[in-house]
Amino acid sequence: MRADARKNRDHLLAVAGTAVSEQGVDVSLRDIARRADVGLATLLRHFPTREALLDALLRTSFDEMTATAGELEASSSPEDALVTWLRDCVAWTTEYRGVTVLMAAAIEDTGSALHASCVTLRAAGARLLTRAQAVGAARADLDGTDLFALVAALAWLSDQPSLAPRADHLFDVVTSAILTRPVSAGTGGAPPPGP
Amino acid sequence: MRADARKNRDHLLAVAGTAVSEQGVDVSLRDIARRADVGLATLLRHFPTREALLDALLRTSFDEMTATAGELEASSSPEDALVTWLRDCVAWTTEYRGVTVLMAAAIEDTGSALHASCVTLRAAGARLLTRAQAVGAARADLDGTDLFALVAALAWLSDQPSLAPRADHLFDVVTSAILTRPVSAGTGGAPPPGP
DNA sequence: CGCTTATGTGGAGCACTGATCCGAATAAGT
DNA sequence: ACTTATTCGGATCAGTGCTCCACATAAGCG
Repeated sequence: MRADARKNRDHLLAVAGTAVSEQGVDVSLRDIARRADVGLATLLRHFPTREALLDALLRTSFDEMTATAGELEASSSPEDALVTWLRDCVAWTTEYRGVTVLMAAAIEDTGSALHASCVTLRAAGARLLTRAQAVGAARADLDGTDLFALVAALAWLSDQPSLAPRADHLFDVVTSAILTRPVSAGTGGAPPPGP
Repeated sequence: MRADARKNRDHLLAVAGTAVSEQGVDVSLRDIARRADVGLATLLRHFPTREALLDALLRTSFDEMTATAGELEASSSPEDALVTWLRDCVAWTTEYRGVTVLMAAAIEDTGSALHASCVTLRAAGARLLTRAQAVGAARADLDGTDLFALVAALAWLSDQPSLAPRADHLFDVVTSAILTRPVSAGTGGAPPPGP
């Protein structure tokens, strides 16, 4: 790749990052190009579609979430690992408004640029879920898709300005449905008092 | 209102109804006008914005949901009334793809045409919730907004083609989090076997 | 260093969107 | 039958994502 092309690509990606976190994934591509002092056609050459741009933008974060799942699997109890990871996933999506809809669409559209990342993410969650189910900490009638759907739904909730204020609370509510034992809210250290 | 205007209005509403249930709330207004053999300007006179059109289209359904809540309050146990109504709400939204996003936006936008209907709907749900809480059948730490948010999230799930297959199951999962006692799935008649 | 060529660029244009204007058509009232 | 107030809809505008192609330019070579 030519040096000027590389520079433009990197610059566009940086500008797109701030634009998306400011205005959400539906931000005008023309605006991004304008803010990067570049023609619209140039943006669309490097990223032929909005999805391709978002893929380049989100891939790193996707990989981080997957990696985090692996670390939690090694370092925490099955229950804590699952809950912590779910919370991280929901928190992450709030950085890019509207990304949940894209993810939900991409996970079954094998042609989508985001498809592979979504599938990997779902698999990472499924592993944490299975581990929790093995020790009886999570409902047995859930699978990876269910978990993916619940995270997406909670993330969507956080995306809606009118519902976001209750999102944290509703996260706890939904989590209590996933887990088979009552979860200690917050830092999760204190053992429950005896009966 | 002049007779021809009334006729056009009714016809447009009917065409819009089928168009929206076929293609979702983002259907092109031009398409609706075309299918109604009417100029785009005519559609936009009767319904100056897409929201106004959807308001006219959905108001009846909104009122029905509110009325249903009242009937259930009189005829069923607090627990059954709540669950049945929630199920009805989610089922209803599937008829109009994308309506949940509009509702979530309208409930805090007092200027929106749909605002009043959304608030009424939330209040109806809140009454059913309070009644269930009074007999200890529902979690005490939920309010009307929480219920509205959970219904919206479940409806949103049903809207996503990739997640819809699990929507019914996830409805049960979320419901189990709202209720304090295990709910008997399905028709809800059989008592649980003794330990 | 100068030239050639392969590559990258971006303005002009396409089809589409929701929305607005205003001259023409038409129903209602006398 | 005529007047008038209302309604209609084609033309138009600014916006969108996207494509084409003449032009500028960086890279490679004599």
